[in-house]
Parts: sequence; structure tokens; C-alpha cells
Amino acid sequence: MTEKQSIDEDTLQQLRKKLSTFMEKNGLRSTAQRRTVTDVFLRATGHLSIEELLALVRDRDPKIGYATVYRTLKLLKDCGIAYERHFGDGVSRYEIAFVDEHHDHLICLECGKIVEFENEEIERLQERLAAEHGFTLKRHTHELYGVCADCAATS
Amino acid sequence: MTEKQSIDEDTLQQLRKKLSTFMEKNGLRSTAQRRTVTDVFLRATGHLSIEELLALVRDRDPKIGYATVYRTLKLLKDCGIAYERHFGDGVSRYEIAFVDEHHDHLICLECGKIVEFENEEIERLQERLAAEHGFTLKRHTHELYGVCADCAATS
DNA sequence: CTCGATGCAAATGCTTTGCAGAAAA
DNA sequence: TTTTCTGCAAAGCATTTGCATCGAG
Repeated sequence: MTEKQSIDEDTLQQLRKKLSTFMEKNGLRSTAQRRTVTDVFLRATGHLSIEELLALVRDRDPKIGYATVYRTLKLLKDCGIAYERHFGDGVSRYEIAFVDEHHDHLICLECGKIVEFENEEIERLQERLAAEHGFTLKRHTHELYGVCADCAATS
Repeated sequence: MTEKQSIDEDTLQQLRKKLSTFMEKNGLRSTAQRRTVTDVFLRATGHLSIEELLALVRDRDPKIGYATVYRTLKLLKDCGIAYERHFGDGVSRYEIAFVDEHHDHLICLECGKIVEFENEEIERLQERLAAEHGFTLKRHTHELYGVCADCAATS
């Protein structure tokens, strides 16, 4: 698993294109607030909560309300450029949905660190399991909770 | 996967024992309400929400409040005889935690049907993945969402 | 008697929504 | 101009908690 780097311009363009197409198709408007929230989201890394996103957004425009952040992230999710995640702490977190990429998560129960993983074999087994039960698989959630090496060393 | 049957007396005894040991060790009291909630929970099958449990509990004792059901299910969870599950619809669901048994879930997005599955290979891969990232695995969530055969046929 | 448990209502925490004013198209 | 969007405050919802009272030990 490589470290998360800031997103390259090509990918950024691709995601923005996806958003603008979606907005056009649905008669939605490009506003300063939406541009700010979207830009903050796309340039951030990790798995951010609404609260964290709002703080970043307000660095640029302190007048933006949290309802706007909620509404904009719903939009980003609906157009397919954001994934909404739930790691059991009661808040929704958002991360960029890269095209043709999928991963699941390892979460440290002590420090909250989130590590992404991909495993082709598990994906295949999931498909097979679903098929065996007559299900057409649409999506899944798969989170591994444990204690990371750093935390194990500290305690 | 076998159909869920009502729980046999031996298993029931084993789980009740686990609960009473836990309660004794923590100076907790056996009350009529706790006995009712516990009995309803252990005799029910499936993945019940607090609301569903409360309805069953009130068939036996209409005066029991929902806070008591919440508190008792927290107790059952803490003593290890109940698992709390979250299937993305915003409510907590509870099922019996059988000793030495573990399973994950397939959920139909249309009718809400829940099917349990066990897969040794996925469990192994999870352990390996965690280890590769330096994590000591404590627990995991793994839910597959799709459309079941019945719903696929209907639509 | 004591201290934990219950039931109610109020509080909480996250998220959604109604609405009047602001601003895209 | 027309219709969507924003910001605020209020509402929603599942869950938790404070407190007076009850009841197990």
C-alpha cells in the first residue's frame, strides 16, 4: 500500500468533469460554496468527517454553513466522486472515489489510524459467496479493526 | 447455510450461565425486567432492532420502558452473549453470540432479507492482511449488499 | 437499609429540513 | 425573472442520561 499523495491534475480534471456532467444533467448550479467545498474535498487526503471538512472550508470562506457541507457531500456522493464511510464512531466520513479503484479499510482501535487495503482474492470470494446464495452483489462493507504496530509498541 | 431454528436448551443454559456469571462478578441485579428482556432475546431468531425487541418484550410486560431494553441489550453485549450489528439503515440490531461461532452477512437491498455466511478462507486472508500491515486484528465487519433471488425474479 | 435498576422525560449528537433572503442561469 | 442555493435555526431520529422512585440483596 502506497502512502497517499496529493491527487494529480489529470485525475482531478476527470473527477471535476464527472461532477459537472452530473450537475448539468440535473439542472444544478455551480456556486462559490460548492466550488469551495468540492475543491477542499478533492485536495484533501484521507477520510474526513463533515466537521473536519467544514473546518477546512471555513479557512477559505468562514461564512459557509455546515448544512451546505452536508448538502454538497451528498451531491459528491450522488455523482460518484465521493464514498461515504462509517467506521463505527457515529460520524460519516468521506473519501475520493477514484475511477476503477476499490479498497477496504484497516482501522486502529487506539489511535484511529486508517489504512487502505485491496485484496483480489477476497473480492472474488465475496462474489462467489453472493452467487451461492442467489444474490447479485451490489456493494459491500469490509472493515478490519485492530491495534496498529505503533500503538502495540506504546502500550 | 441451515435455516435458523429456535435455540436448544443446552445452548440456552450455557448463555444464561455466561450472563449470570458476568452479573455476579459485577454486582448487577437480576430483575424481572432483565429476565424478560433476556428471555425474549434468547428465544427470538434473527437480527432484531430495539424497537422490535421492545414490541416483543411489551407483549409480556407492557410497562417495560425502552431505556430498559437499551440498557439490557448493552448488558448482553458486554457480557458477550449478544452481537450488535449495523446494516446501514441507521438502527442497531442484535443477535445471539453463540460460543465459538462467527459469521458475516449478506443483506438484500430490496426486501431486507439477511443471510448469514461463514468463510474460513476470508477469515484467514483478513488475518494475513492485518499482519502484513502490522495490525493485531480484534474484530471486523463484513457485509455484502445485493439483490436476492426472490427480488430479482419479482422485478 | 443500601445501592443498583427502572421509567419517564429531557438531553445528546449527528444529520436533515423549512424557510426567507441571496444569487445562478 | 425564475428557480435553485444558502445559512440559520428548528426538527428528526436513534440513543443516552438525570433523577425520583422502586425493589433486589
